[in-house]
Amino acid sequence: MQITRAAEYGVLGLTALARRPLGEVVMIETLCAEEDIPNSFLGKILQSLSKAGIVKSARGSGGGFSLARNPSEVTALEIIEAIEGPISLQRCLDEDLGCEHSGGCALCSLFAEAQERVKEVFSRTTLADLTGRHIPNGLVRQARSRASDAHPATPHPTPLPVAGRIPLEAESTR
Amino acid sequence: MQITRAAEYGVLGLTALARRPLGEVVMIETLCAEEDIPNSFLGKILQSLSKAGIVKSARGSGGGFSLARNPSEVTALEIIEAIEGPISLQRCLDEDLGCEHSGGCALCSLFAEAQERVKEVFSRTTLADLTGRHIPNGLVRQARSRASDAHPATPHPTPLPVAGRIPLEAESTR
DNA sequence: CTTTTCCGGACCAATTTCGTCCGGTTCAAT
DNA sequence: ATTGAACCGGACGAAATTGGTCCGGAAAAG
Repeated sequence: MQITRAAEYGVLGLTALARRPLGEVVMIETLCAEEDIPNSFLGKILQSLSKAGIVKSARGSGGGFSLARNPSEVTALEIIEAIEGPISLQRCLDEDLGCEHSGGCALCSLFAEAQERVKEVFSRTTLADLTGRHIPNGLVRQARSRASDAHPATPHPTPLPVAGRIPLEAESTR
Repeated sequence: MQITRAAEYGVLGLTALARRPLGEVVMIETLCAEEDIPNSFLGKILQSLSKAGIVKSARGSGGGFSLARNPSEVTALEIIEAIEGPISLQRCLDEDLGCEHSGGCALCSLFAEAQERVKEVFSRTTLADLTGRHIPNGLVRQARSRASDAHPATPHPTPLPVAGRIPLEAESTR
């Protein structure tokens, strides 16, 4: 009854992408560093997202991934289903298999309703929403180590950006 | 993102129990036959339900399981959590583990909402509701074979009980 | 004391999850 | 043209989970 890590990482990776200007091309490695995701795994996940048209890939040097659409037009449901396939809380609800019970099935009716609710939440939440709420672990750590480089004596009060936008490398360093 | 068979079988087994007068003691084997559940597996599942106080067990000859409470006072959520442990759509939401992200986490907020919806559906649905909706495969098959025993020439129009109560062995045979 | 039935732990096979790895392809820059 | 950077995609594999089975034991009834 849990989402897979793949879907989890997919969402996180996309928020990292969405934090940037639309269309900016970013390497897998950079995204992984920001969100604490195993490197080669995110590669696989982004392939699925690319096939689903959520992300565009560019090969060769200077290549990487970029968002294919505006973050406010990508729903969590799309992301998750692109990675895991259609959501189905129970066997009965598998679209092509169907329920093996003859007349009525206690499980079908119960899980169908729950599944609808879940899909409703997921389809109402956009990547923009998610990005707004999210503070990536990786970026926070990076900021912290940069800060302690600057004032090596300061032990605790390293001030972290806590709300709103998080400064990217380009702006925050020097 | 799917419920386990254990939980599935647990719900089905309980509907079989709930179809009978409250307190009636039924053997595992009978329940399995009615709902098409592997025999020894349901044993395991019923142990959990017994520990959770949903079902009472009686050992020895004439023993078996009986519902501990009125079907309308047992929720689907109780049943499922008795078998699978607390529902958690995502790691962040594991009660004791918690979320490893520092400030805000896109995943927490998303899945917390979805999870609440699911739990709401499950806790609003009672065993009585489920039993009312359900027509067990096993019983239908049993009825069919009994009927074709009686009229071996009748190929198709074997009339099956389709809605409402389903006659149990005791009443339907002879 | 024998039979019946659940208890509960050990065990096992299959599947899924969570990745890694590597050769191939594409693209840019030299 | 060559080189290096980066994704593509399939194969591979270890670990965890799922979906059960099995068996010796305990308890209850006759």
